[in-house]
Amino acid sequence: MSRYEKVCLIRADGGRAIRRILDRIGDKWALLVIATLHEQRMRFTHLQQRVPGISQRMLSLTLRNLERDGLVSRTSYPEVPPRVEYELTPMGRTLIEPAVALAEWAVEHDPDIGRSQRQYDSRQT
Amino acid sequence: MSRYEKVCLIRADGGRAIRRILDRIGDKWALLVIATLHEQRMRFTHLQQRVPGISQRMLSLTLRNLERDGLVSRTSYPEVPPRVEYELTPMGRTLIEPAVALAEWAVEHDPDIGRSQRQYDSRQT
DNA sequence: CTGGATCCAGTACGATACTG
DNA sequence: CAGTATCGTACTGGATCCAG
Repeated sequence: MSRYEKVCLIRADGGRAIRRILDRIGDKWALLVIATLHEQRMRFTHLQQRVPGISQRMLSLTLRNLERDGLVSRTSYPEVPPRVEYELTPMGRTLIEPAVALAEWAVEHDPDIGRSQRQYDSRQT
Repeated sequence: MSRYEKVCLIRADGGRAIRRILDRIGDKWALLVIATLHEQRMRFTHLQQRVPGISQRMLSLTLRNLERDGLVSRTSYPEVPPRVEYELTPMGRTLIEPAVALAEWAVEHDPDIGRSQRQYDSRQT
């Protein structure tokens, strides 16, 4: 596949496929949860501790969405007290690779973006 | 850099770097505009025609944000009627690669996600 | 032609409180 | 422990109208 054809993937179907995945990992917590879950399967509370700043509500919502998309699987054990563990599905794992590619770009260019923003803002004054 | 270290890039700085770029390309139109602009520099109206469904307002906002981030450059020609052209900056071009990686993943797994969602939803009934 | 200004609906997110 | 329910806020994106 040529580079040009690859770029067309972004625009494929009016960008609907890429939109769907961006709507998921674009939200505030999903990618962070995925990256955290990549280390190991984890219980709800442990996960909340490992993702600093996330509220119960948002962790709950995020996990439910990820489960619905088939990126995370949920296993609840019939015990008292209740124990529920979350882990990435095989498909969830494959998402790590492109996500890391984006993260590398982000970390590498973050200073440039910051500089550009400050320049832009100072010109507006 | 090991795979584990790479995954940590996502969580680096509490995920701030990846968040900044996701806040940008995660919005509804930015990535579509970038992909469209990858083909060639383009005027405002032409761009609007090439990105189906985008409103004037959103194109304008999107372009200004991208310009502020240093991903797109704006050149206005002192003519009547006014002519303004947009093109990707060198940094903007480098974003194409990880974006395409994500788009490939999205297109490849879109059917699986759709299936998973339908399954999940039918179980809730 | 290239946008800026305004109004409005939907929703993402946070804080807090409550429950099996 | 692992969530759900409720409320309030702030922001996003769309439609429309206006201006240099």
